[in-house]
Amino acid sequence: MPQDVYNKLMMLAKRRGFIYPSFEIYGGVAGFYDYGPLGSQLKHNIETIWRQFYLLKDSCVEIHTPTITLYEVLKASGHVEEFTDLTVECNKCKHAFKVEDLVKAGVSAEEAVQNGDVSCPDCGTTFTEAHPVNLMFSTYIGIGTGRPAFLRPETAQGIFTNFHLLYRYCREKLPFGVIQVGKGFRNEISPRQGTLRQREFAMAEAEVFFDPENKNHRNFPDVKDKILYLFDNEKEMKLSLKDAVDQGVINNQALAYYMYLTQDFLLTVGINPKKFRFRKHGGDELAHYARECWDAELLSERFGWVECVGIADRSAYDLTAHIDASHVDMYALRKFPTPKEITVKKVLPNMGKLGPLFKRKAGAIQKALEAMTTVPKHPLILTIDGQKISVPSECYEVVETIEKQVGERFVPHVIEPSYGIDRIIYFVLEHSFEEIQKKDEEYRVLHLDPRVAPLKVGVFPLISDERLVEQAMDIDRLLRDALLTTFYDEGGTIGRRYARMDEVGTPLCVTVDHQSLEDLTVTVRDRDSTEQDRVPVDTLIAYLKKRLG
RNA sequence: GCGGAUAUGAUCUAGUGGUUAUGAUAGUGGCUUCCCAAGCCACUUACCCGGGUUCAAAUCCCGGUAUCCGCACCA
Repeated sequence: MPQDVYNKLMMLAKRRGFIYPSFEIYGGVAGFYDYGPLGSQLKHNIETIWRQFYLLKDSCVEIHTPTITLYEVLKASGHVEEFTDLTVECNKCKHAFKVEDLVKAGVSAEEAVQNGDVSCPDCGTTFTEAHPVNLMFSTYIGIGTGRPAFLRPETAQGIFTNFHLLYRYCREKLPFGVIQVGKGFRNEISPRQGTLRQREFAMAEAEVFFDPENKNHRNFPDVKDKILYLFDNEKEMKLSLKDAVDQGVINNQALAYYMYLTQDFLLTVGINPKKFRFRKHGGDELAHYARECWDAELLSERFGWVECVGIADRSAYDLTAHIDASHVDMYALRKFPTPKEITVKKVLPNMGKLGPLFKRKAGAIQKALEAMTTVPKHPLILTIDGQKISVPSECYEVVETIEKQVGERFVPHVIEPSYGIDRIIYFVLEHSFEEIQKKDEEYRVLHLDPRVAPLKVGVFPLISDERLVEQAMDIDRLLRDALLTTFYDEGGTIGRRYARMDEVGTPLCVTVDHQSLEDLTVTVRDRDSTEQDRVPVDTLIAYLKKRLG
């Protein structure tokens, strides 16, 4: 089989300590990968830049919530329902199927099984028992009568369940954004595509809360003329943010702004602009919670266009769901320019009369009366528990009060940029990978941006002469004290050591040679051009930091 | 999950029932004192797992696992 970029890259990644298949000594498990020493640093650098974008360029705040998530949270959010498939298992041949796949379109899966209409396509045995299978990892908190829980399929719910606290933290002003960087878990039926579909994966999400009547963004004017790379499933187009919003291609400023932030981020960490686009979701592929969604897609030589970031308008879906389920006040307040005074008529129940008259039903009647928004007619007939009850007028009185309203309550809308970090890491590697022929040999270079490169500077003595070694080690120490991640290497020929650094994407190499002993200068070699500068040691740190950006 | 293919050191690979399991690359130590994977010497590392057939299995058969290619799934 000819080796494609994916194969070559994954071999390099394993050999050089970026990515390893997990549990390999026990045969490995699909959908799990370890990050080695260099992969961990690369991931760390990418996440650090991501935080700079969301905490500094934008003004989000960061939180951390548990990966183990209570059943009730995901029940309320719709994940328990939407994530479940009814499945059957054949007792005879042990094959498992989704019932949906075995019945005709439009037929209820549950009914079909109950009626004995579903049989095994492999051996013909009729299925009598179906059980729901959820694509989330489930567990219990505590033992015995522990509370059911799942490993979270997204970090977002941890933000939604804290909304009321965060709203207060942000001084009860919209919009505000909250980020979380962490792990998510999905028990994929059959993960393929290597590291692109993992069962445990790193994600970085932002939930930005807006007043639904104003989805403008404060930074929008600064970037309105920047160009977005868009694809509407038919043609690719380049539009400025302003034009995209004005023409209705993108629904609102907030979506457009976070799309630009995403584009800027991806290009900063080293994604090839020619292998990047935004694609709008069609109505049939929208998630259960989403209203409009744009994916940032990256082009892989093997896998084609792959979704790496989703930017969704989740509207009020999640907060509404949690308000309904938990009854916690997660409303925001839209203040009026000046408070309004409204005369309202209220029905005040007279419990002294109601109690003796209706006994047990008095409580329900009290609630019904208090909930009334119009002045009751005589005689007042209420329907309590399906029973019509006539309430005499002495049981309540109608009072007129003046209520002061400072604003109106509403459920905020949320714009969610959600990043698959592992996918981005893969693409940063694939897009920076280059293989060239050098003297009949394949020579591999990772053109990583200096900001994401796990190692910044290689430090070598030209030869293993004691005096050169000593000076090289001193320089290595000097650079580390200046917070530069270095790699000291004195093994093998100088060419081999340069090659090793090129293969892991180290942007610069410092070499100590005989001249260095005389005039305290070193050579600095550039990864991409292989050109060398001779630099005095006393200005080396400033020189390197400038070159590294 | 279905169908097909594949599985030998870190990587690529030879090996068609009996080998001390082939070679190369990489790695490590040394020599060389050298600016782009040079050379020389030495060394480390492998038959995916479990059953079966056979006097004898890396090799044949069955099952599992993983990977790859289609299909399905991918909130």
